[in-house]
Amino acid sequence: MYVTSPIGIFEHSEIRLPHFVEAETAKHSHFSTAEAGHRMFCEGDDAIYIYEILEGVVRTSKLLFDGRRQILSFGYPGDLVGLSHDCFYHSDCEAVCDVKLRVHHKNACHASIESEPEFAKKLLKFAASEVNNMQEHFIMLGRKSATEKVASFLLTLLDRVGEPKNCKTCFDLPMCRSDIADFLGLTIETISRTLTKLREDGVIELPKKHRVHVCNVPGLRALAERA
Amino acid sequence: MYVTSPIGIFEHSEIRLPHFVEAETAKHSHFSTAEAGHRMFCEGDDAIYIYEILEGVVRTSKLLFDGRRQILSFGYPGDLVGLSHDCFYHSDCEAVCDVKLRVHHKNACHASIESEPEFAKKLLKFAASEVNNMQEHFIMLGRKSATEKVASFLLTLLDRVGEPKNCKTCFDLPMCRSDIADFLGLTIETISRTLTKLREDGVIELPKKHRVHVCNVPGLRALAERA
DNA sequence: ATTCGTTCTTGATGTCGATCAACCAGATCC
DNA sequence: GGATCTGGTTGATCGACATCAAGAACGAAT
Repeated sequence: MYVTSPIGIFEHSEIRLPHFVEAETAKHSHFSTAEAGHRMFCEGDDAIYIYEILEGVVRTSKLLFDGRRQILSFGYPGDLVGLSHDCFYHSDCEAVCDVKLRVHHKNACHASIESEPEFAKKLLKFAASEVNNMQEHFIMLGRKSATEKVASFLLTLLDRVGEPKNCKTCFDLPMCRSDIADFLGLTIETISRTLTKLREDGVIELPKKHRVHVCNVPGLRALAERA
Repeated sequence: MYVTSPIGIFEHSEIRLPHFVEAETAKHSHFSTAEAGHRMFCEGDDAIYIYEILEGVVRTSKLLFDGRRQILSFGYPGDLVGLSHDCFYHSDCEAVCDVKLRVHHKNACHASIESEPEFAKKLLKFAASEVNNMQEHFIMLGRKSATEKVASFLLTLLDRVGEPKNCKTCFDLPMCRSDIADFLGLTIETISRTLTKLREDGVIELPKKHRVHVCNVPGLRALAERA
């Protein structure tokens, strides 16, 4: 679920959810879509569904009383959003672009846990790895400079959805600058300036506002830990 | 496990671990102690044990290549540290003061999960609530000012371990200023200055360096969200 | 009590990123 | 085409917190 993940949890491991949930929850799950900008759930809503992202990207966020926003995660295909320890969602969730979803009933998951201890262990493993990814993001928010934050963010996307083209690695940046800013604890101006700086230094190209070509991966990696 | 938690997970809920683990893991768990400053485990070590804090406080942290540190959590009595999704710890863990622990073998927990679906559900609930607490801390690190951070931190400790005395609420601050700084993404100087400011404003008293008396709880609460 | 070492506090100065403000590029509409 | 709107860029200035530096408070050892 967290873009901060170095690898997609479900994509590259044996715990890809559909496979395990299928048996018990298929009859209780359904497919759905959401248009760009659509709010899937709000903080405080009854947490009845667990959403599995099939296509597109969603963002989860929390608001402060005065409107300040922190984006908690970007959900990419293979990710889960909407897990709750009580019966309420603790964040908002919106579609960043058009998304395709698989919607699982919470109760069906609970049933699976009881009938299949293996499933429980894997869900637990998923949760623990979420915790781990979030811990990485703690360092990001608490101790990294603006350049390091942006470089780290681009690297995470590169590792997760980058496609090699010639000698470059390319990917879309579906979220707007203010989403990135609220994810990294910065302002849109700082995001813009930092991206410009990376472009001027020849580390990346920005053919379109929402498209990134990384020309110098080692350079970007160095900036992520050093600048 | 996270001081960011408004209430102790195990303290106030039905999922206090010893009760549930007892049956299956008692024979595999043992009691232990660690002195102030002792390192319980390092990032990268084999994650064989899950530690339950019985007395005292521990800190988990991650280091950046150049020594910058982020404290991920302070573990108070009732908390668990050392859960891992693979077989390795992903943070360091040290005793902030002398601590008493109960040490559970990872394998015993796994066995319990298989034999007791209820246990699995509760452990999962615990993990999900960890995620939730961490999300709160994201806002803290990404979007709050120094004053808001310190006030929020003190409030969390107050809610968790505060003892009413006369018209004040009192608690120990077992960690040093640099621990607080690395937890909140600030410097020791800023922590010190902010505490001094709170003292000068009559919100708190600092009878000793590691002791806090909160004189004006609503005032502190206001600062946590407003300043 | 004296010394030493560590941690904390306080002050002076610096800097990174925020804020304020103007402009620009696309998209949509007529 | 021009008008308008939204999101992104760029520049000038400001301020919150970091950094650098000196001292104070406290405990431990002698």
